Amino acid sequence: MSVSVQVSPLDKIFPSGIFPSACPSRVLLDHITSKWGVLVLVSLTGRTLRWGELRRRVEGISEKMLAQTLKTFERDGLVSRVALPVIPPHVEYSLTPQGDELVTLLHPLLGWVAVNAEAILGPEAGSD
Amino acid sequence: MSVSVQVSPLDKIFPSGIFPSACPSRVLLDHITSKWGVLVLVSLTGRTLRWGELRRRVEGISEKMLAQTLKTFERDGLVSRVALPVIPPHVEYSLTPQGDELVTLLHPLLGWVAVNAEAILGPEAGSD
DNA sequence: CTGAATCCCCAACGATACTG
DNA sequence: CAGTATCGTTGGGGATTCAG
Repeated sequence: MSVSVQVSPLDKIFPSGIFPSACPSRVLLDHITSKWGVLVLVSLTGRTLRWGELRRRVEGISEKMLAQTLKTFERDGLVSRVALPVIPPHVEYSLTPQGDELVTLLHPLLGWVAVNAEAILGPEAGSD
Repeated sequence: MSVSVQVSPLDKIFPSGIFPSACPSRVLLDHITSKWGVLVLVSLTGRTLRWGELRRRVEGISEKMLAQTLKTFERDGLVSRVALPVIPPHVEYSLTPQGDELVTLLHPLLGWVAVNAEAILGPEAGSD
């Protein structure tokens, strides 16, 4: 499977060269590239997950960071949260159409990382 | 202009669901999504830059973080460093073929962020 | 000019405990 | 089950200084 993505010429958008500091793009990029951002977003690709499922999938994330990451993405309109008013609570997270667009672009990146990680860092990697 | 990228089905690579913690992929992903990683990589798209130029382009980065980021990418084989033995020193940074592959995947992402940032965070954004 | 080394501090992060 | 609250730690990251 392959997708055709529009490559926006960055120089057209930012003739000055790079994202100026303190512009909305920087903020959004920071959210996405936050420590757990990519992992959380990709985990929601094509499926709806409950809090607990998400926590288990994103191996190593703490409750605090999961809550914080999800809240940020919810504010950004990338993740939608649906709480069913039942006991015990039942909350479902999924991608919004915008979030779905984003993960579509994230996937090739993750795929490349997965393929190249061992070759780059060596089979024995684990440290920084 | 558009490119066709191979979308590796992530589930094929990681049937368990998500990147296991402490695997090479996580490490490499952390490098790329480090605070200044994406910005530095993208700045080097299609061109060779000197230390000072890089510093000016990646608005807001400190010398320490620029050095640290470049060194990490050099070790990862994503950035190549050429020091001309002259006085005053003259050092050039550019992407390796691997780094070039990576930024090719980064570009659509950055483009999307640039386009959607204002819509998502509102024209008045700037805070977290 | 390029960068290494040092100091220092804030906030990001994790662990734990508690609540609706 | 799905969070919030609180606290403690740590290391990421900025400012500054020094060296080649």
